[in-house]
Amino acid sequence: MEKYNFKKIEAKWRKYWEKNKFYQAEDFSKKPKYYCLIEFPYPSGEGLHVGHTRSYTAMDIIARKRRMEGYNVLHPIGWDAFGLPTENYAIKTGVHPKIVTKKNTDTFRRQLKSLGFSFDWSREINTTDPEYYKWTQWIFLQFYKKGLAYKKKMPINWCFSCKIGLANEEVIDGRCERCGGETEKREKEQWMLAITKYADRLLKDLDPPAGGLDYLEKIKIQQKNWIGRSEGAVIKFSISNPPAGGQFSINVFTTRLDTIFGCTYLVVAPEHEIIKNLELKIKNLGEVKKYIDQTKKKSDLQRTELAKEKTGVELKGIKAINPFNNEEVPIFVADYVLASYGTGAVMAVPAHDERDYDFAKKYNLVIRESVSGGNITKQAFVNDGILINSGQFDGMTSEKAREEMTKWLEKNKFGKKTIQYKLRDWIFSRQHYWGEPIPIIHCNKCGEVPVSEKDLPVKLPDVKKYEPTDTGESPLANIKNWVNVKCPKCGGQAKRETDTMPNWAGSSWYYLAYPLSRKNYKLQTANHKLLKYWMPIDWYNGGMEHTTLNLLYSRFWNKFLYDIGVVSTSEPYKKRTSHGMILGEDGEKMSKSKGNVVNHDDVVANFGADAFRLYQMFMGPFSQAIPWDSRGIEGTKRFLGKVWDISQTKNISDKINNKELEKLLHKTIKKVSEDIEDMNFNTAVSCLMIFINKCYELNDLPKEIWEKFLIILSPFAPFVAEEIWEKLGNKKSVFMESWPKYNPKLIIDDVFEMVIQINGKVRDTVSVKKDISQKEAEDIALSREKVKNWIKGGKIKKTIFVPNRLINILI
RNA sequence: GGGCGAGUGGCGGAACGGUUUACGCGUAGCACUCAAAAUGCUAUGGGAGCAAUCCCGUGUGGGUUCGAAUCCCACCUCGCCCACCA
Repeated sequence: MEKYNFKKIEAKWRKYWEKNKFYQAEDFSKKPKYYCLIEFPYPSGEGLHVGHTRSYTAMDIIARKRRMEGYNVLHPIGWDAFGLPTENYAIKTGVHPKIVTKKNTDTFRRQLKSLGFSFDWSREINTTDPEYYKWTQWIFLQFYKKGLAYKKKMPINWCFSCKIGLANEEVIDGRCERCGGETEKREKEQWMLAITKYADRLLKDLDPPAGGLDYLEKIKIQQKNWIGRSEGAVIKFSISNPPAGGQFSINVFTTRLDTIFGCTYLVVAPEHEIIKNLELKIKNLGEVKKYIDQTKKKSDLQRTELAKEKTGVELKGIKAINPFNNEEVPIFVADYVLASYGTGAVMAVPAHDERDYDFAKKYNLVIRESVSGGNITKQAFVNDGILINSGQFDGMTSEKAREEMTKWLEKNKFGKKTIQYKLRDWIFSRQHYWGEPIPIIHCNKCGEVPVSEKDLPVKLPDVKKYEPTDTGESPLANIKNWVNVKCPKCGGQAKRETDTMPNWAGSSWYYLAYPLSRKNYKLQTANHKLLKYWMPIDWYNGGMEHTTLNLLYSRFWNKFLYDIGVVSTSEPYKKRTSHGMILGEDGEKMSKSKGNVVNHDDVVANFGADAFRLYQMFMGPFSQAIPWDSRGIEGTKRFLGKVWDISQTKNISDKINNKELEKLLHKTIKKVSEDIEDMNFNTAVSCLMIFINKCYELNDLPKEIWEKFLIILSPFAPFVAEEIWEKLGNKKSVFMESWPKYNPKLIIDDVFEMVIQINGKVRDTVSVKKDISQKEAEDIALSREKVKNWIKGGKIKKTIFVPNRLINILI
């Protein structure tokens, strides 16, 4: 008997699939298309992470099943290769990022191939390929043309030790992601993308009636919270004693207009323009300026730590008028009010807002109740209630009052109904080398000039040094012969933009690049029909951590490209699911420093790709985080060994019949088919195991049953399934077979284990015919010795009968 | 502070109103072997008992129900994401 030699088997089929271009998707095939997508990896120096491969295995199983169901499946792969770690490595070693990327992608490719994923390698993409980022830049220019890419002074996170500006996502707990040093907010001109212009559609299209996407509910919820829509009103508070000849006011945004009679002061953010505009009127300007300076100096870390303790200073000498009651209220500046949300100013209602309550207590300010229902001597009452102390609005419910007060506001032109979003525009500039250059030229005469589309791509220049400059500009700023160019408009001296794009740029449209990858990615009309054929993506799986990053960004880009007529669907993804993280064996997040990283090559060498794939599916619920267990994989290897032994030692023939096994097969087909669709891979594997345990007991197996089993096993363990399939004498690959259907008639049992309960406790079980009546069940139950013993002395009050399940006798 | 999710054997987990612990790991005993590994067979929640059998068990405390791991209420613990969003 030949032993299960996974090394030999896996090498053989790997070669076979590659040589026969097995998994290439056909453009415009007559079969129905199915586009399934995984998040393409960032090719880091550490090699493939098991976190990647668990979700890749899952999608690979789905892709393989779909092919067998008759679909023309696009299951592509590529590299999201721009990014900081590669640049940092280049800074350290002096090796060009291009070379590092090449080396890393080679490793990743080899590792992915070793695991037998059915990717269409003919469509491999790489975001750092100039032919690719040409189109990333082209999309940027379209944003620019429509006014959705613009420059703005923005506070960025400045890392003192790296001398570099960091994006928000590069700052963890106020510290620099790469060196762990403290960061501070600094103002810098940044390129922005106006994602907020799409906030409303990004929100509405999630659900009917406007849209309706098949995303996991928690993903929708997270996107909704991130977009953070809130309805309210903007109210204009005039300054009561403006400088002669001027008229000044402060606009505040509130969702609780009903509490406005409880407003006892205003608070503005330190950056608010009113401070500059009324400098001459502010009597304690020195104190105010000092406070503002202190706030600026606060690092992100300090701000986070001090979040609870509120500070502020009154702007003495100016007051504002509440339009509802013409009352004069003092104005404070405080950094708990954010410049970037709403109008950068709030009306403070200490009686009905916790933050205002804290602040008012600390500075001894008036707390006036205007909504009844709480006890404001103890704490702020933040719920809705009945209005009091509110003039003509007294007695109304909060809800009614908001309506009426908004009407009053609009009629008297003191403000209007407004919708606010938490979502901010996307800071699109990075001061790094290893990213797509932003295709803009700055000319002294003409100002900002976009690079002409025919001059794309703006290629990254080859350099020796990648360190950031002392000024915080991108390393590109040091490369004189690249920076200095002629202005495309006037021909005069001009400079290139030296900021590059964030690594989210290339991944915001990569799903469009796969269909086009054989045509140089050309996004224009000539290729429209390719996108029309393949889009939208039918199933996209990825990590929860990308819900508000890649997932939201790419929905935004797709919508924009839809608006300008490049793509044919306004949403890129029909369905989105997510996977749980794989933790280290110690239950901690896997990281090199903790030394708990699982090495793919070792696992494949010791257990084989099939066992590895199977274990990743079997280890636990797909959507949940789960620690790696190096012993667990022994079990799936043992299982494959059993499958192999059965194929080698049992008498498998089409002359054999086995009704019982046939029934089990059909149950298994049903369960595996359904579990794959629901991503319950762990239970799918367990029922494959149950089937094999049964086969192992037998000496003779019907060939047809065994073959069907191999087909449903094949997406999980493609190598061993192919090998056994071939050994059975089949000439064509197992993946050319169609997915088996179960026969509903065959899975019905004709007997069942009836549970007999007495007073709700299980006292006996008995195997009986299916579909017996209550009367029959009672008779059977009462004839049992055990039951008789329990009933002895008691009287039967009632029996509860659940057909085909149990009978409960109450005495 | 807010949002999402999870607490079941020694461990990963099944079950998601109806026999708690499917499947796998681990452990113990047995078989094969000179021996080991591999493999196979048997057992394996806790307690009492020679046994049949009984009692107790799904984070804690209540509730609904003939019946609750599952539904409802309150609480505790853990994980992830967001966080002064007016």
